[in-house]
Amino acid sequence: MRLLLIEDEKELADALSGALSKRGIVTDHTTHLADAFELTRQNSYDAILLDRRLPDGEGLTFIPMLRRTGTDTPIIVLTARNEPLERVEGLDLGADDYLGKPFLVDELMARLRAVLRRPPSLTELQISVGRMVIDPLHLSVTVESIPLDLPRRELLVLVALAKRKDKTVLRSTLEAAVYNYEEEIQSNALDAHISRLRKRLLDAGAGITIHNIRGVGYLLKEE
Amino acid sequence: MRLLLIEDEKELADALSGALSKRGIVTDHTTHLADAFELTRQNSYDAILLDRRLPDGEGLTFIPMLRRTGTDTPIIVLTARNEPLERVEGLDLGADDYLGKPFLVDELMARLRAVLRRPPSLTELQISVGRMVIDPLHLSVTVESIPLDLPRRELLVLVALAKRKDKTVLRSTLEAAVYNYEEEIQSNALDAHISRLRKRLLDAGAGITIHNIRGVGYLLKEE
DNA sequence: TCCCCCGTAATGCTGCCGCAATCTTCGCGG
DNA sequence: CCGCGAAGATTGCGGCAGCATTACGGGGGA
Repeated sequence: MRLLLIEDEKELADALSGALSKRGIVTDHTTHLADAFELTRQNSYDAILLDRRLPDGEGLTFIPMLRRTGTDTPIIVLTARNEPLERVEGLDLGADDYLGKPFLVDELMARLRAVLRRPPSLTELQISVGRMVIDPLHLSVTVESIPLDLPRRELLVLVALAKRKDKTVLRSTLEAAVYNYEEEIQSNALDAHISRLRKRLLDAGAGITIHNIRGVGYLLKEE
Repeated sequence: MRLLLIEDEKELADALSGALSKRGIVTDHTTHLADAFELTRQNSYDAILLDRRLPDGEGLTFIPMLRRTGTDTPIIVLTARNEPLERVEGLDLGADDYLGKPFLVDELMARLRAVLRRPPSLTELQISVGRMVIDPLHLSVTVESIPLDLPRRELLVLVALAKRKDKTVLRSTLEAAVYNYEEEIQSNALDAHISRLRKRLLDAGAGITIHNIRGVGYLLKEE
């Protein structure tokens, strides 16, 4: 899952990015609305976290701006104050939810799940492949009801493949699912993850194989 | 899919061509508007990537020039600066989208998909033939929901034929779909691809046949 | 401090793909 | 109806790009 965080308090932003990263969420961060707009044009996010007070204006103005482009990416508004009036304001403008600072990361996670669960969401709640069940929102994986814990990056690769099971996933798509654009990789890190993931899946008897399509990408299917 | 890239920075152009090639996109490249115009007369492109600053003039002038000939090929403008004003400028002249440099190739891919998705587009999102379903944008092929992985060049041939199923596709069109004009071929490489593709389709029970029209080209139809 | 994740790079291997040789099919003219 | 030439079909081969695997070491968390 990939989020855009629009927030000018650097400390909060860093802490949040770190916490989300541990939960398997890739976060792009910006402090200005102008950049944010550009980023939404360039990437496809699962959700947007939007602060209200920003250096170049009131965050809420961003919402109609974005909606006008036809994007319906869920937006969760972050605000220091927590009054009902402000909440209505945001929601009227097309925000999907609202979170008062300070907040627990787990509360944010819960709201994220709630927001992503709404149709039309491409995010399925459960994906069944082979003997595995994958929950892309909670990032949990079980083999015949026995939980399997995978390293974070391998997990992200697996989820990205599972979401499009039986279909080719371009190499570049996988890279985007695992890294944000500050983390450059210049080696075969992705290949290595795939290799290690394969091994783990085999050991766990997951009933899944990952195939390579030479020059195109990878594909996950039941064996 | 075939693109025309009009861009004078050689490094960027080469890198981009390479990256697109890995995503199954054939790119023709030129640095001058004059050549570009000629190329659009000779070839049919799915989209055009247009830089603004070019040795022989402002790139935007190309847009009305092209539109006047009745071509509605989508144009994506590449620009170093990223200001709203410039965006409007381009869009008013008939560009379909714009992209600020530097950009990620995946941003470009997303925009391409968006632009090609707009009606009236010849590029269908899903093509059904025989027992196959082909997704030309994600480059995935399934036979009765079972994924079929094809080598890149065979895949490109198949997509080109499927896009015009039941109609003859000129040999030269197929060559253009698989090779850019820097990759010369002097043998019957295309014939070889067709042959191997046929074999694979047969083995997979795709319910498709590829016929030859002697001296003209090939034709794909359900059996 | 220990452990494990994860990026890096070296190594070996797979199979794509261009090429060309050989065989087959097609269409035309006599 | 037959023969001939051109176009296409098929297949083996070799080079090489892309991928798989694994060992190593830095670094961060418990």
